[in-house]
Amino acid sequence: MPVSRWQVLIYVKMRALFNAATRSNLNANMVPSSANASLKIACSSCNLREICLPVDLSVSEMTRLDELSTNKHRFASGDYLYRIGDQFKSLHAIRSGSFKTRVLQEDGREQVTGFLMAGEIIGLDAISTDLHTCEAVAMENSEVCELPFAKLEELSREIPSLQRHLHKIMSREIVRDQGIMLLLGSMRAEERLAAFLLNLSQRNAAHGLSATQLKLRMSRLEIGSYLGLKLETVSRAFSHFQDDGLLVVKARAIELLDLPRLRTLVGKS
Amino acid sequence: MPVSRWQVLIYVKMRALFNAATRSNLNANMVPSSANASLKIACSSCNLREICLPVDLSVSEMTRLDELSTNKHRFASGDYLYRIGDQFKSLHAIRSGSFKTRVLQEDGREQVTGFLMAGEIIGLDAISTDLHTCEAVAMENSEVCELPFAKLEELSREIPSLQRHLHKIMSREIVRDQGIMLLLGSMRAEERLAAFLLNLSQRNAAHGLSATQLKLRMSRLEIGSYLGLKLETVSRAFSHFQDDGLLVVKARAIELLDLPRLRTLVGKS
DNA sequence: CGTTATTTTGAGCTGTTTCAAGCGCCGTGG
DNA sequence: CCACGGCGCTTGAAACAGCTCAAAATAACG
Repeated sequence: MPVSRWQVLIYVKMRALFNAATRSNLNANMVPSSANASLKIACSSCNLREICLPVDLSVSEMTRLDELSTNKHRFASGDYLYRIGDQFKSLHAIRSGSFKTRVLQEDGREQVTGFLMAGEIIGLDAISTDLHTCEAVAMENSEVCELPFAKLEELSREIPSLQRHLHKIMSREIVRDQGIMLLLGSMRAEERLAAFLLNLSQRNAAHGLSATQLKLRMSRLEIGSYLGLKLETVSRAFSHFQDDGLLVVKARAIELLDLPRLRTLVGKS
Repeated sequence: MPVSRWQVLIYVKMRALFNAATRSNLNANMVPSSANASLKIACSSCNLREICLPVDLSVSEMTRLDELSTNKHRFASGDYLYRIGDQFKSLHAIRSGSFKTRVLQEDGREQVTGFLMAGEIIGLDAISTDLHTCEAVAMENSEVCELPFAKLEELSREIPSLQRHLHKIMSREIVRDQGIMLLLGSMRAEERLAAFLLNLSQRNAAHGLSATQLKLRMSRLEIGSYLGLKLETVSRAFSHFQDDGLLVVKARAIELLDLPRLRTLVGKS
């Protein structure tokens, strides 16, 4: 059921207020958050350094990098990190939580283009025109490091390995998108879902979490949008997988029972 | 219109000369048929400058840029520019002709991810891992400028506007891919084809060519792969459009009769 | 604890694919 | 020169995957 933007806004505001008041830490993989405003954790001492900016920097270069990201921001579930048409100034590194990105079309059609989690860089689409071409919404209470792009470019002119890394990040996004194009263009429903789950599993593992116990942050509707399917089809595919003993579905908690068979399903040998 | 009439004329003349020159092997699995006399046209005097690298450079900067692309290569129709797994060394700017890019999966499934034409940059996927993750095949006799990436990075460290432009090119590719994801994920067959044709029309026009007379360089099978459809479906959609008076199909020569109606078809207002 | 959103499941429908046949064009060889 | 075979394209009919509509079950939440 489509909800108007105003409804969303009001909802979001209320949620934000509420969350600010209670500041409960429901989130399993949320980094210990020292209660207040802007956390002053430098890149050099960030526990996501290896995932986010795994650059081999000298001490002095690392010190320079610390200048880059001074501002950190918190977002409650449902908050927009940016909207379509917003002026582009900064990339953002997700410190904790997760976001979805979404593109829209004039006629109201929409498509979720990605689910991003901690350590990943968000906002690369906007470099092209200096305006955001998609929107990013927090899927849970989240925290991001602002990376002013002008400053990032300046730094990467001075630090070749940082420059190279920035290029790799952008290229990786292109490769990722091509993978999704392959999925959307040539796989059937259950293959898509299997590929999606395996991707989540892999990224979970990369963060030191379980490869088989997944806590989905997104609804069936959002999964469907991402995979080019209707939510009922997603639900049916889940049920079918469960009947086949591939996994166990408990609402948004998924336990993968047979990774090898899931892999054969998507054709990954 | 960014390209003047004489530029177009020269372009066309060169195309004619070039095509006459390389009328040899149609064999698909070939190495570049370059061998001889690479054309020594500098970026600064290239008629595609506005499309390919529309950077506002000083004279001295432009001179430096000319160092970048010394090698030009020719490819016959069907030649591979690169294959999956190839070592990455250079990006390529298409000087004339066109290429398709394609990703593969272990089980043999494949997906065309793009059709690229003159002025466009190809190979951005490989920066990520230093290995090509997709393959590029010439769709006609074509010519590319090699852009050694290490050199390009070096130059872009020295010339901020070039750096920014490189970033914009990569970002534009990300935006393009997101558009295709929207298409594949949420449009029906005829909408996809209409979007595809409008995109071709627009790019044709940007090159000073007709917005309504399209000469398709790709087969129905390739269009289908790109759009996530079977070739029969593409063919049927063409026929249906023709019956509706939207266009005229003569094999690979398409004449668009009603651009506005095509646009409403894809929901672009 | 009641209300609302999300998810599951069923039944029928639709758009796309699959399978199959035929057409037109072009290069090859008789 | 024409006949031939190959390839790309079109078209039809039937099958099927995924969609739509509808309703019930379950989970989330104030």
